[in-house]
This record gives sequence, structure tokens and C-alpha cells, in this order.
Amino acid sequence: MEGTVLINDMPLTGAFLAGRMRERISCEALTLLEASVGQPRVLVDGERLIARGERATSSAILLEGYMLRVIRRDDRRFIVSVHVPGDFVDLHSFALKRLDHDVVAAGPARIATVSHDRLREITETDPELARALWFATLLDASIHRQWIRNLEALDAPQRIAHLYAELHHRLGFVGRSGGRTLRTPFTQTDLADMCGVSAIHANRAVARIRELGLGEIRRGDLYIGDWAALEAYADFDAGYLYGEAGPSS
Amino acid sequence: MEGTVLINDMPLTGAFLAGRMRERISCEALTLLEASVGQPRVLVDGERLIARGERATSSAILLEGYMLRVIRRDDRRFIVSVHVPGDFVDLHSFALKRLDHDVVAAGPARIATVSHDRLREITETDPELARALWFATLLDASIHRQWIRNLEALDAPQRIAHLYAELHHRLGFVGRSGGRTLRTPFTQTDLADMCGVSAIHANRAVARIRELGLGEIRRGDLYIGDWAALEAYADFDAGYLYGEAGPSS
DNA sequence: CGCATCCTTGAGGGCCATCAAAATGCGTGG
DNA sequence: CCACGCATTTTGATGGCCCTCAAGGATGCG
Repeated sequence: MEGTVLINDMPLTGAFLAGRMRERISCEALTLLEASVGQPRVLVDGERLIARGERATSSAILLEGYMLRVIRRDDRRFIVSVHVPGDFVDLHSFALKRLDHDVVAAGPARIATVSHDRLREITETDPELARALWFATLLDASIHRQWIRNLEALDAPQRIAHLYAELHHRLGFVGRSGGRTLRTPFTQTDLADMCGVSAIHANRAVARIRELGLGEIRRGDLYIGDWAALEAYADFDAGYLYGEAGPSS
Repeated sequence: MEGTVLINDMPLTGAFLAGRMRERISCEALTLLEASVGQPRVLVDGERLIARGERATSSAILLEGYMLRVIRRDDRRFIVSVHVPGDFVDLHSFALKRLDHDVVAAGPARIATVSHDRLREITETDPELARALWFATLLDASIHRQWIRNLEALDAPQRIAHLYAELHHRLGFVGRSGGRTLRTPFTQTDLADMCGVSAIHANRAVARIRELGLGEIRRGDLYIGDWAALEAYADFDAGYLYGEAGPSS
């Protein structure tokens, strides 16, 4: 897989847009980006990278683990987006300056940051890289649109199935799709807040997926035999992820 | 209102980001953008500006009317986004090249287009304008996130109330909020497809808003006395629209 | 081994889907 | 001005998904 080679070459940004438009970005641009990223650091489970309304001065790329975009309101939590390694988790804050939501780690997460000053330089000197960064944020928007559709069209078990199908593809892009097991640190409460249902109902939804023989979700980890069956059940269509190849498994 | 002056100066792009970050964009950049836009043209109700998967070569700014982003699947229609005058309706297609959804007119709409070649020139020569265009697409993403939250947190009448509250603010940014009446060409079926409910239930939701004395929706037009009451009912908080001032009324 | 967190199960009720059908505009043409 | 056709809006009835309240079981950690 070509993505893997690039990942080995560039330990920090090697997964950025892998499997998507990365292959069309020049080597110079990619090298420039890699050189712009600071030392990695680790966030613990639940640690907040940036809070709603806070003025951001740097953006982070996720190297390892999962991160969530969270809207809080009246003690309720709405998870509007999930991020996997290779994602520029808060690149939105570069153009927006302040965010409308929090960004937090789900499980331990390793990140590396780029200052906004540096990003400004990059985008002004390298239009190709600027468009790639823009593209990355629009991928997030496309995923948001799909979630809107999912909430309108799917019931709870289908939403959870769709979530895992999507993660499988996105992890596949960056060479991390693990065959018959998809490991996540998500509790059923996390799944509930992603899918817009109660934790109790998320539990029943997980049970339903098991009953249907589509897979087994235990402590966030999905054990599955037939990805195609899960995707069909979830009415999943990978087009909105803008990948150039299918998932690796 | 300062936006109005700029709108008079620039008939095509004068409303672009008005009330948001427009005031921080240099006059040169705004003039460049205005000069880059082609002749306006009118779309009829339901006319499709760009189809899912189609390779786009230009992007359009909405001058008059409403446009929708639509995901189609199995004869069902999901409206994932609504656009008002001043919005760059398919700027996403510049960075994405092909879109994951359709963009269609709701009622008659007047638009003006910019070729992607021209946009490429602009973004490469004017980093300030490039960031403004990027910002505009991230506003769409922020609105998507709010819709996700709305679908998860609000019932049908609240979703409809939230939709109109949002439109009121967004129209206010561009100097088009009309006081006690908000005119739209939306049928109850349109409202249903925006809110993820059946047309029948959208009808009952509209009736509920009337019963509660919050407003009267007739043929898409909202007649209202107390915007604050409607916003409170819809749990509306304008922060996600990134405005610099409140709505005009 | 005690405690906290997470997962599981049951019962009653509300929001919303679907099927079916009627009433209300609204533009067109007689 | 009226008749007609059509889209849109309205209303009723039945059922399913998911909510909340309540309580019991499993799992992991110090």
C-alpha cells in the first residue's frame, strides 16, 4: 500500500489525507508540512484540546487514538464528529479563530501541533498545500452532511453500524483497518451521544446488531465477519469520504 | 448598517460574509472578488445547479432567493443545508472538485458564477481572500454541526422554529431580515425534508407552533411577533453563525 | 475486596411513521 | 366569473422506535 510508505517516511504527517488526495500532493509540499509540525504530545482520556469560544493559536494533527468534536448544552453532550489518525482535528480553528465546539480525546491520543503563524506562512507560500488543507476541512463538512442524513434516515442500530463502517473505511485510508476487529475506546454512552439516542437505547441497539449476526460490539471494540453485510445493513456508501481506493480489508 | 453600503457598492458580491468577517477584508480584495464574478442568471424553482458526482468547473454566489443542498437516496430526499443571498453556494466544489450532494434552487433564485480557474488565481495571489473563502465554507460546516445537534436534541416543532430563527439571523447579516414576516418558498414537504420528519408530521409541527402562539407559518412564510420567544423555544444560540452583530430587527 | 463505572433488563408513555381520506388554496382555461 | 385539476395542507387512527424511571448484574481497578 502506497500510504504505508509515506507514513514511514513522515512519522508526523504521513497519514494526512492518505488514501484521499495525498497522492496528488507534491513531495515538496508534504515535506514542508512535515517540517512544520512540532513535537508530539499525549492527551489522556477525556482531555480537552480546545474549548468552545477559546481563541486558538495552533492546530493539531492526530497521530494515534481517537478524538471527538463535542457540543455541550444543559449538561447534555452531543458528539458531532469523530476523528482518526491522520486527521487535522482542529484545522477549522485556523480559519475560524474560535470554535463553536470543544475538541476532546476519546481514550489516550497522541497529537502534534502546528502554530497558526506557521500555517499562515505555509498557505501563503504554497497554494497547493493550502488547497489540501482546505480540502481536509471540507471532508469534515461532507462527513457532517452524511451524519445529518443518517440521523434522518436510520434507526439506532443502523446508525451504530454506519459509524463503524465509516471508521473502518477511514482507518483503511491510513493503513490501520484491522481486519476482523475494529478497536475503539468508546463506551455505550459515547455511542449514544454520537447517535443521538439514550445510553439505554444504545445498549439495545448494540444487542440488536449482535442478534442480527452482523457483529459483536464489546467495550467499543467491534468483532465482525462480513463488512459488506454490515455496510448493506447501514445503507453505507463510501462516496462521501472522497477516497481513491476502497478500504484495505 | 455598514453591510448595506457595501451591498450598494458591489451588486454581485456585496453580501458575501456581510455581518461576519466581511468588515475585516480589505477593500482591494473585495473589489477583486466582485470583478471576478460573471453575469447573473436566474434558476427556476427546483432547478439543479450542480449534481452529485459531477465535475464542477465553476462556483456560484447566491444573489436572490434560496437554494438547498440535497442528498438523494432511494426516492427519499434529505435537505442537509439551506442557503440565503450572499452565500457562496457551491464553493465546496472548488476544493472537492466533485460534490457528494446536489445543489438546487428553492423557488426562483438569482446567481452569479466564478470559474474555478479564476478562483485558483485569486487564492494564489490574494491569501487574505483565500482565507475568507475558506472561512465561508467552514461556516457551512459549523451550521451542519448545529443541525446535527438539532436533530439529536429537538422535536419537530422546535426544529422548524430553529430553522426560521437561523434564517432570520442569516438574512439579518445581509440586510434582508424583514421584521415581522420571514418569506420563504418552502412547502411543508420541504420543511419535513429539512427536519427529518414526514410531511404529515411537519404539518402538525407547524400547527403546534401556531397553538403555542409563537408564530404562524403559511405557505413557507412565517408571521411572528416575538423573535426572542421563538428562539427560546428552539433553544437557539447564534454563536455558531459567527456573526459580529445581532440580527437587525 | 470494595467501589466505581459500565452494561443489561423491564415497564409505561410520548413522538413520530404510515395508511387513508378530506379540505383548501391556486392557476388555467372555458 | 366559474369550473376544473392539481399541489398542498389538514385530520384521524394504528403502530413502532425510543424516551424516562427503576433496578439488577458485570467488569475492572486500587
